[in-house]
Order: sequence, then structure tokens, then C-alpha cells
Amino acid sequence: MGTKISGKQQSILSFIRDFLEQHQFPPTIRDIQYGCKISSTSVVDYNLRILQREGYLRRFADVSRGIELLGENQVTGARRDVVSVPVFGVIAAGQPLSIPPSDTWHTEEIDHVDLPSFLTEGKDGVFAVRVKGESMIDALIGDGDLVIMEPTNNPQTGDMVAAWLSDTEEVTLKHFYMTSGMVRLQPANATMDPIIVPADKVSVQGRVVGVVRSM
Amino acid sequence: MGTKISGKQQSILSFIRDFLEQHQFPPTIRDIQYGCKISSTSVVDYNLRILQREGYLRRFADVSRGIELLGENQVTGARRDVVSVPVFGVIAAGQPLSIPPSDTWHTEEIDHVDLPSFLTEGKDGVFAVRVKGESMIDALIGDGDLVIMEPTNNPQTGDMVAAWLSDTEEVTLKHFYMTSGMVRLQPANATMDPIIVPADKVSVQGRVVGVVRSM
DNA sequence: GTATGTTCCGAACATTTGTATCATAACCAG
DNA sequence: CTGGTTATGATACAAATGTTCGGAACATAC
Repeated sequence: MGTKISGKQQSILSFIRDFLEQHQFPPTIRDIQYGCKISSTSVVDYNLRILQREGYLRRFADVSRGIELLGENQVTGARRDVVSVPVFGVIAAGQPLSIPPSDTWHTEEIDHVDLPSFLTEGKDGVFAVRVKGESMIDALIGDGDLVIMEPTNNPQTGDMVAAWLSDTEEVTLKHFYMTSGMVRLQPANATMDPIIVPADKVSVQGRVVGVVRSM
Repeated sequence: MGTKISGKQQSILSFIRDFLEQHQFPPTIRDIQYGCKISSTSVVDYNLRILQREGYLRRFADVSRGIELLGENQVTGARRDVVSVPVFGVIAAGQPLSIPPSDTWHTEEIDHVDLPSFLTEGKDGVFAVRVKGESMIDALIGDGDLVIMEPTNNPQTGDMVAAWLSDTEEVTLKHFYMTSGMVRLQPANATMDPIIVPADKVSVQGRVVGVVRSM
């Protein structure tokens, strides 16, 4: 930001921020006028133009309340870095994880948790599962951890996936490698042996994109 | 919420949510009209009244874009389930972790990350440290993980703490037990041996309250 | 069928609200 | 002081936008 801004501009900026906190929409020019005890709408407009030129905010012409705070000033911005994802019951070694159809995700029955957006960036349909038991310690995942997953049917080589093994009837979290009809599931802990099974005995239920542990 | 809402109302609601995501202000009646392919503004108004009556949103009479989403639907707003915490460099086995004074936390030099509030609930002065290296795998913590900590000098028995061992000059994350002048540091992995050292050779730098892993 | 309530339509209306204009004051360098 | 830019004021205008209203279309119950 090139220049420093005047006291009046500072006051306008923080008024907009406060207004945005209280209501859920930006103020009008006149809201700012009264809020900052400015004598005329044109003065507000004048200063808003400067604030825009200096990169503090963005305006939309002819749009009522068309003010968007930028960068540091963003009030909703911090909250915008958050994504609410549904939590589907528990995942344990001995039971498949059932994923409800996505149109039911927003009912009250399903618990949600807010996650920082860097966990879900670029992913789609992300959901979370609570881990029960110690069966996934080899993936550095313990009892009570929240595993963040992205649904997928064709994982990339090396991805950590939640895989259902139809032979042993269990879910496991391992790194995925596909080689000529066979699937190798490699524990994150290198000292442990991989599982190698025919591709048709494995169904991948999702790709692990993150883990959250709370103590 | 008492009644179920119609498909059109559902569509209006999610349009508002999407609009709020993209811009930083709610849509006008006509925005909704075109966005949801509704034939008249009065129909939008009609359905908005219902949505308000059912508690999905709140409207401000005669105020342009005077729509506020409520509860579940809230995109931006008085939502406080997120906390922004500072991230202090890296923590590695071989180096002490230096915690800057708290009055410098909000400068731009320091990286921040938004965390779901359930991780920091009831805690004070929470900060995060990025883990480098595999030295903490016995605590189910891997390379690149983000460890969330609460500063403390007198940890409770059983807490997982970040401890600096002055003898070996290293930081380690272990469960803390104090017995008559001696401190026992117990790895989370039960098969590994605890470290037992005199209390004056240990300085506890913080209590681990959570872990976040992103892949 | 009739009756009744809900949902929708189109258009007109009234207010809100951004923008433009012009004049004046304040400031600053020369 | 004098010319320039910058900041302020008051007001008017036009576009954006919420609201209203009579009636049509549709469903549901009697």
C-alpha cells in the first residue's frame, strides 16, 4: 500500500469493519456518513475512492453497499478461511465406514466441525471421520483423532487412503500403490510390512487429506 | 426449525449462501430473482418472508441487501468457532523452541493459522509450532505436523508437554510425570522406555493441546 | 362442484442509495 | 500573495432496490 491514509480514512475503515461485524452486510455511504459524523455523502465518496485507490477496499459501481474490504482489513476474511465439514460417525478397524449421500449432509442430525481452509484447499466433498481404537497407530493416527478425507475412487500412487479389505473385513489407512492388478498398501511406519492384495479385494473409500487431534 | 421448506426456498437459501461466499455482501431481491430463475420479485419477497418466519434468516425492512443468514446457514457473521493463532517457526529435536514475547504476536512477520475453536477452548495464549523431522513419531507426530500448544510452566501429571532437556540439548514431546524431584517423560508409544531426569534438567515449554496434519 | 388457502405473476410505487455538480474552504509551495 | 492541489459542503439527480397490490394459477379440503 503506497501512501499512508488520513485519520478520517482510518475512521471510515474501522467503521466499515465494525458495521460488518454487527450486521452481515456493508454500510451504505450514508451509514458511514452518520457513523463517522461526516457532513456530506460526497466526502465519504471522496475518501472511499482514495481508500480504493490505495488498495484498502474494493467498490462495485452502482451497487448498494458494494464495498469489499481487502487484505488485512477483511473482517469476514478470517472466518472465510474456514470450512464446515460433516463428521460421519467413527472409523474403526472392524467396520466399514458408511458415507451418507451428500444431500443429507446439511441436516441437523450430522455433526459438523469447522476446519481451517488450508486443510481442504482444492478438495471437494471433504468430510471427517472420528477414529476409534489404536488400529491406525502405524499411520500416526491415534484413538479419538479426527481424520479428514476427500471421497475418491481412483487414488493416486502414494496417497494415503482409507481402504476396505473385503477378505479380512476391515478398514485401514495406508499409502496406496497400484501395480498390475495388485494393490500394495504400505503403512506410514516404514518398519512395518505392506499388505498386498488383488485390486478387486480392495475398495478405496477416500483419500486422507489431514488429521486433527485434540487433547 | 418447525416446518420443512420448499425446494424453491432451499434454492434461494443456498443462492444467498453462495453469493455471500463470492461477494462480501448479500444479494438483492433481484439478484436472487435472476439467480434462481424466479419470474417476479414479489415471489422472492414472498419466500423470503417465509424463510424469515421459519427462522432461517433475518431481514431488515427497507434496507437494501438487508438479509442476514441465521444459525446453520451462516456463512460469515458472528461466528466465533475459529481462533487465529501464531505459528512460531519449527520445532526439531536438536534445537530449543523460542517463543517470542506475546506483544509481538500480531505483527505481520509472524504467520498465523486459523484453528477450530474446539482445539483451543478454555486455553490461553495458544500458539502453534511446525514439527521438523521424525523425532516425535513416538508421540504420533510426524514431519510437517502442526503442534498446538498452551504455554505453561507447571504441567499437570499426564499432560503431553514440550520439554527441553538441558543435558542432551533437545526438545521432546512426551507425557509428563513428576515424582519427588525427578521427572519422568513417558513416550506416547507404550513400548518405548521413559526418560527419567532430575527436575532441574528439564524445562517445560508448553502443554500440547492438539495436532493438525495436512497432506 | 364450491370453498379456502397457498403460491405465483406482473406491474406500479416509494424509498434507499450511489453518483455528479458546483461552490467553498484549507493547505502548501513558490 | 498567488496559483495549484487537496479536502469539504450542500444539493440535486438517477439508478438500484425493497414493497405493495390485484388477480391468476394451483392445490387441498369439504
